[in-house]
Amino acid sequence: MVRAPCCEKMGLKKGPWTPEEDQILIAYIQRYGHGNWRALPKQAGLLRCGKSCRLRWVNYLRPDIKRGNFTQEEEETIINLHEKLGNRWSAIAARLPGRTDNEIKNVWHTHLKKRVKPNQVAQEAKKESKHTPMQLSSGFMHPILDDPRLLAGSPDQAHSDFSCTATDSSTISRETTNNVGVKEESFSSKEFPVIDESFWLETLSMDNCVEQIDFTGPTYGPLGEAFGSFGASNNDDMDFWLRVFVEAGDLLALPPI
DNA sequence: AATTGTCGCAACCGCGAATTC
DNA sequence: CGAATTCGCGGTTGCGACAAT
Repeated sequence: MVRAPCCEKMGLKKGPWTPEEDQILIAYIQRYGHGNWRALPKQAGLLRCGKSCRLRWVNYLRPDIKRGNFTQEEEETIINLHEKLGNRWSAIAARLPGRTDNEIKNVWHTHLKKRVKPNQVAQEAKKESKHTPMQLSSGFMHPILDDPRLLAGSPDQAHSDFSCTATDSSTISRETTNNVGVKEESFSSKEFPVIDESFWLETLSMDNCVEQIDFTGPTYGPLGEAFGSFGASNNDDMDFWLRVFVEAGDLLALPPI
């Protein structure tokens, strides 16, 4: 087997995704689907590798993703499934509608593992402490096993209401129509990127800026509402995306097409 | 108020599996 | 049938936010 070259290609962007990149990816997949991840970024005009695009879509942008804290039931399900399946996160995620394998993996490592295997976790912390003495005290002084947030939910919830600058509403609710049975819920700021209003004003108010994509349905949530609220119109060529990039100041390093 | 430590999460990396040629 | 390519998974890391001192 030969490993496919991917992100090592020079010129491809790494690191956190910008709202502009998110929007481009969403719009492209909405329109064309994601048959070929490797070709997608090139066709969509993204300076990312296909792998990065896939990850972003699967873990963050997919419309059926349910965000926010895990419920007690979900946590118990994860613990039970992990007992049966081990670290097969994708298999576990398949049984938790709206949750991604990455998210489940994270919640396992940060919360559940310590709850299920407190002794093992403590021993591992002790082992590591031989190399990093500072972590010894922290590991034993503040075991997450005792963290009341595990039972009561994170206090972060209290101040995480989604404030949408584009629609001027303090909290947005939705009722999904997808097949995963997600109930009506409030979005937190973590669920969708809070996009700088100036970006949308500058980018989306452009003539012919958005193709005939319905961003107002449940598919895109508040992000889509914000996007759609500016009105969509027709334009099929790449000029739009070129202009998006130029407007966003991201395309300066691109060679001419 | 400043510094240090901890936590949580998004994203990257490397590998094997699956698919295509 | 084997090589090449793409996909998907699991482990790991980097960094921002927040808490503690």
